[in-house]
Amino acid sequence: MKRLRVKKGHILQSSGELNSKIYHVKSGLLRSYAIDRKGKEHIFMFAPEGWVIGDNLPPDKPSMLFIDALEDSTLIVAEKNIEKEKNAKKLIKRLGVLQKRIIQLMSSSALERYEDFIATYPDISQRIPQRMIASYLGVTPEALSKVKSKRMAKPKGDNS
Amino acid sequence: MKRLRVKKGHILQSSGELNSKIYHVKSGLLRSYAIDRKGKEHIFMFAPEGWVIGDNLPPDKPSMLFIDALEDSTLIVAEKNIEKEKNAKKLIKRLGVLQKRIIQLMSSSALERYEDFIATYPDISQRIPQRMIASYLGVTPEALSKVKSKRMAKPKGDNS
DNA sequence: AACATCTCTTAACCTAGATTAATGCGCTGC
DNA sequence: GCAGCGCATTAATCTAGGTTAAGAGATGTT
Repeated sequence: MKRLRVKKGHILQSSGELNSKIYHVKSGLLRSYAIDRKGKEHIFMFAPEGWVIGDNLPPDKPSMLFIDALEDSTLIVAEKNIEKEKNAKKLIKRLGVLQKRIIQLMSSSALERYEDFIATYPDISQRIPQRMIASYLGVTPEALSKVKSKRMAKPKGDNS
Repeated sequence: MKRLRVKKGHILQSSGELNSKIYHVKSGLLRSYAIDRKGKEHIFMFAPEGWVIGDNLPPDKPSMLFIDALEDSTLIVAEKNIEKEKNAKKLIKRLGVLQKRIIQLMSSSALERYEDFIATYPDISQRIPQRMIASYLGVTPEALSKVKSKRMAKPKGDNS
């Protein structure tokens, strides 16, 4: 349960590792992502100040995710076991977020998912490159570009 | 925390409801699903004997999911609060499942997702209509048909 | 039996998004 | 400065999967 400062770009955890921790972000920005067998990156989540990030697996399973810093960040590192038994409330909340994401991936278009992303994380979108938003949404950067220009055409709320 | 018997087709919970419970399946088969604004159904999960099913939201949030019985089933019904504080281990396991599903939706083809489904739930696939597998995979029944005939062409493991 | 109602499959066509490629930035480092 | 690189955008083409439609079995109901 120690404090840790990391520089932008620092990799905190790699896929396949067993000693996976939980990172509480005090300042900065982390992300977790998977790399598929074609080498393509898929961002699983972002964690700005106040968020907690880690793979969501039991402590004995090897991690499926990479975690790295998108900005210089200050973190609290915790063992999984400690956090685990503590507050089920947060776990359930997290389940809800994932659930929503699954349903959205099955039912919404790239445009709809983008709109929702902007609404949910209005500030984060300013802090990361477009291609990472695309990766989070599950589309290519090119497709996101198209979506955005389509959005310009009939602007509902700008967020430029 | 009472026992309950339901007939095939019985709806246990609807989207928007607040009094959502957790259902432990003793025998039979339940499913949870969302309906998008086009009226299309998206199966979120199946729960055969031994599984637990519910929406994955805090007790104060209205449910996003419908839950109904695909077979005559016997259940134990629990309030969320009770189960909640009890075993975080199961919650984390569930998070892992959802996480895998999200990554798969972003990175795998319908064929790959189907293969994985068959491998993960070899028995369930015999008990439900194809269109529900399609709905779970996030594709149309027609697309699943195509995928299956493609699979026949180069059989790796049959599962007919 | 006869009818309606599902389910599955096949086929023709159509779109959202992937792929590939080219261009034009704004960085950083020499 | 300028070379190099990552990033964003646009455009042309391709493809997985969606849509629509039709037919063949099943299953169920009167």
